Amino acid sequence: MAADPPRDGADAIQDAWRRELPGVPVESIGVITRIWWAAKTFGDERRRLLAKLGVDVATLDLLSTLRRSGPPYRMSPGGLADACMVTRGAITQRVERAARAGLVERTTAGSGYHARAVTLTDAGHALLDRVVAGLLAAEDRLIGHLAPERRDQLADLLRELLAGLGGPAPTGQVGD
Amino acid sequence: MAADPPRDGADAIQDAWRRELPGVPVESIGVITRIWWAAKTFGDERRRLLAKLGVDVATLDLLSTLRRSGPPYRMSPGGLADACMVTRGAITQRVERAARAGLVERTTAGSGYHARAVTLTDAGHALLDRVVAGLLAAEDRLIGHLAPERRDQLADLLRELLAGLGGPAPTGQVGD
DNA sequence: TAGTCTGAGTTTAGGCCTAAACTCAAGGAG
DNA sequence: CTCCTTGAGTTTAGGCCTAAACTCAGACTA
Repeated sequence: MAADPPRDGADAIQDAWRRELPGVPVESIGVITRIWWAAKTFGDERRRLLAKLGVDVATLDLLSTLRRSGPPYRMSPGGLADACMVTRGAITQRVERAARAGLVERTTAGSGYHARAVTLTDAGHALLDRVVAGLLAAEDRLIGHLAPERRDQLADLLRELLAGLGGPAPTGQVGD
Repeated sequence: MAADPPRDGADAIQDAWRRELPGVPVESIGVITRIWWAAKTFGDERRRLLAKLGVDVATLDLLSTLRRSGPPYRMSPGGLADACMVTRGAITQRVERAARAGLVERTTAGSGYHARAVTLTDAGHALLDRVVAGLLAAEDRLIGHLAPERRDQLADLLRELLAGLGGPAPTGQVGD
């Protein structure tokens, strides 16, 4: 028989609920709580690293999305909202902040009310390229203790989980 | 050979970075981005459900932690900060809000400045018990599309990931 | 016993987000 | 041609968080 993995905080939470509220279904905790913790750990780490570099996570998400879209590095506010998975209102505010910092421009490309767009400036492009490689390298180290095979298993299971959640569509993109 | 799983948004992001910034290490995206998306999906879902019930996620986290600690449902602010994985300042504010709603009490138990504590009130206890079973049931449905075996594999891999992150210690507990 | 250090908690300033109300222009119905 | 519906975007109010400054009492030192 394989050795059981050492118990962790999520196991303890399941035990606590079983003890305090017998009968409640605690199975989801093993997945959802651990995902929440991992996301918080990665998010905190990313925030600290980016703070040292003078950017915030939200702005980097905006710039990354534009950068990944390829030339001409231009997207509509609605497209950005979908890709970043935040509300349109949040995009308005992100763009406002980034524009004030000179990282993007509001380009009323085309004509008419419905042709608004956001374009990466040279400064935004440069900032992103300066930051993203280091960020990905740092995150690679963060999960470096997982053997490549385990990492791939985990990625596959997460893909399956997300697919079942009706989760972020292939068009929706965040990342870095 | 096994069929490849259908590509998703994270695969697309990896492709985009490979195309736009050849040479950057994109391997971590398969794990970290998907974890981020899953956490966001679960978090949004939980926020919407709880809003209908008239609670917010932060308050429920506070009440749950006290509730899970068992009688006398009392913890120090510092212990709550560790368990909830937020700053002490955040705990001060959570307790202030919850106290205003009558869900917890500041009990200066013991004596002296360093013996402050937070205690669940009967109202807080009742609110929590009314909400948590439904919440866990809803989240169980959310991941219900995963076969139990796949769910357990995922939980084990996440436990391994967190252990390697030096992540939330067994004493730190969030959950529900 | 005065001086200082330390750890726990609180306060404050600022950032980011959501939800809902609001604005505006394009396009269809009568 | 006018009404009004619709979709995209913005604005506003409010919530929650972090980081850093600040407060306070017990402990340690001389």
